[in-house]
Amino acid sequence: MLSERRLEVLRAIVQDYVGTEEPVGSKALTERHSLGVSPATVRNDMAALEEEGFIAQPHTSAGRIPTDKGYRLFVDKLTAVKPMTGPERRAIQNFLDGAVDLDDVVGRTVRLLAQLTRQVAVVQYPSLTRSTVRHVELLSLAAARLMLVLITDTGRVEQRMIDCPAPFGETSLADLRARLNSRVAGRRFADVPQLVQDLPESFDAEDRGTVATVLSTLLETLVEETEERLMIGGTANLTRFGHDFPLTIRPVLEALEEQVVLLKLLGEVNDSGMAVRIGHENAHEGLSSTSVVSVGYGSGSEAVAKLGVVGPTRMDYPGTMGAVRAVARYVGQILAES
Amino acid sequence: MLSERRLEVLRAIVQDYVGTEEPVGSKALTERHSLGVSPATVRNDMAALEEEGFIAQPHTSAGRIPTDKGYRLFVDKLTAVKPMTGPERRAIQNFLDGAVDLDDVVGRTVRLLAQLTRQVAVVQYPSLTRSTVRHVELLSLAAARLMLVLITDTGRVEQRMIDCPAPFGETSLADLRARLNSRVAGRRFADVPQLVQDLPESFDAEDRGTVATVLSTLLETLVEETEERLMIGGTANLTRFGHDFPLTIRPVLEALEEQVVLLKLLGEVNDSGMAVRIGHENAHEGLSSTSVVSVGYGSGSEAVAKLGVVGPTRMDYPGTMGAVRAVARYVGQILAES
DNA sequence: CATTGGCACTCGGCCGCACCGAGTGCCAGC
DNA sequence: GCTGGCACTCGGTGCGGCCGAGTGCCAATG
Repeated sequence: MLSERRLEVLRAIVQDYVGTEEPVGSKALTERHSLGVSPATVRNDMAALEEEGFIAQPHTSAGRIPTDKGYRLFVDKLTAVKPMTGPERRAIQNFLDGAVDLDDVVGRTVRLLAQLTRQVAVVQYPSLTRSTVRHVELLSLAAARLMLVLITDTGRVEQRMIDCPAPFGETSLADLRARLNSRVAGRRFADVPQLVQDLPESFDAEDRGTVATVLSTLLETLVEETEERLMIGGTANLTRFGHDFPLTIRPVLEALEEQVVLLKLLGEVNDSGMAVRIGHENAHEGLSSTSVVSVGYGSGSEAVAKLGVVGPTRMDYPGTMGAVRAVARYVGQILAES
Repeated sequence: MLSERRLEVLRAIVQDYVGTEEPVGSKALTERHSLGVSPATVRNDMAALEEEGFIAQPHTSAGRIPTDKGYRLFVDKLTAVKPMTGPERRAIQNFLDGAVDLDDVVGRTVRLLAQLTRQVAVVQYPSLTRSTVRHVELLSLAAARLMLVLITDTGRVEQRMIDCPAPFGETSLADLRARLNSRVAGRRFADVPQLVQDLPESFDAEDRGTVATVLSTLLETLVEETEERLMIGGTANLTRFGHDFPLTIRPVLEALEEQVVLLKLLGEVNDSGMAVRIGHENAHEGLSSTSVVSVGYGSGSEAVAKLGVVGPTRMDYPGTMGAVRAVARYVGQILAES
């Protein structure tokens, strides 16, 4: 087990390195932090920390930098989430309050998060899986052509074209619309399938095919749209990444273009409601020198989607975590209101 | 006026420089292109071209590189759009054919364009200004709460919440819905305002306020949504930009995050239906070392939106223009079908 | 036994230097 | 007007030496 002071040394190393981006040596450490011991002592501690794999030297006779494991320990034990200041909170709230629709909420959130953390922000659109149906609308575009519009309680709207097997009259349409809504409005997505299961039977034989088609399209939409969309922003912040540019930045940009990767990235959330993935903890290769801070957010007590930031492993964890948490909280509020 | 051969020399310089990314000298030119003259002659020509401002030397005793003016001449007079090959065309078509909805079409287009040109792709969503209304739907969410859904002929759907000044019955709602659609369905956005102008008058006094509210929300939506959305992709290609990284790439990433800038970027389109903005011709500062190739696309003969790519001024203009044109053409087809 | 000051050692980074070669401009000759 | 020749320029590269930050080890000390 590491002594209290050694942990203190590790904390100091992380803080300094995050600030300066340069390997930190024993002398500098004692000068900038009042540890109450001499450089020589710190050297011993550093040797021990290196032995345990928390820090490393880029090359012999250079200062130390934290390893992924070192950051892990730092995040888990050595620091607390840094709360936003009052003015910051108000600014967040004001900025988000101006949003007019869902796209705008998400767009603003991304910009806000990118600006606050000076990193790349990723915001997932509110998920449909936990959402409920607010309304299903059916429109007749042509004799045998319908449009299905699905409206969710998070304000999301999805539409699908439907080619009917047979012409479908206005009265049948109104009938179907009414029955459909009386069954599914206000219900959770997951419950919809069994709620509409027996619906075709109650229609005339000639309309049954169309009804079945409509239903299967609806179910398809529910499933398909569970594949979440997301928005990213602040990619310009990648330029602050480091010195060895193209090599670092390229795979990150590539990863950011793949929705699938990003969705995985936001990943699970731990007990405090926030997840921090450091360096190699991210499955994706290109992101081995980045950390991801993510958190769930939602309109109620339940999380409906996630948001987070992607930045260099050498990042200001307390500040980033604070910003991410604060933004998630306020977005949740906004969603609950609308 | 420049002699035929000098133009030929300029063309050769552009082609070589685009390929190698290195200043090209007189000797190398005569070796790689059969100009039928000696290096010394080429040197004279180069001096003349430099005099006219078409090429420049990064420093004394180095090869020449084209200036923006040089690229301009190259694009205008010295080259033709390079058409896609048959297999390429088929690949484009196949890839786009798989799209299920508008978002998907735009998403696929961006990825395709980025991949074909190996540059940053920008695709504007089909614009609403020239679109027509397919359907307007009104849903009652609560006694005094409505949702307005607008569906356009390009498959786009917009929704807005409406808080009514007074409760609004189901029959009034159905009435309004019917009348509204009979007036605006199939009409162009621009024509909608006068078509609905006198609508409130035909309702009972108690409903008039609500009808007016609905109409103003509708008109607002039409206007607001004329501010176009767009999608970008292929930012990872920025890493191929050059050697002096952070400096070049940063402002570009920043510019790409500002919708307004991007929308301006796609800009006007010249007679051949394609616009090429080279270097400083782009108003935005950060883009002074990039070129933008853009073109309009549409479901009919008329363009409803634009798409294009952003890349280094040193780009393969013929190839890029060919790819952009081809993609625009096929996207237009896809949109026309749906 | 932890802490400390001292000391020799190690490298990476930073000059300054010389060299090389690609490229130029100019000029005399064809 | 084109060409070959020639002197000149200057950026890039490789080498050697210096400097300094940082380390590890050790003996001394409380």
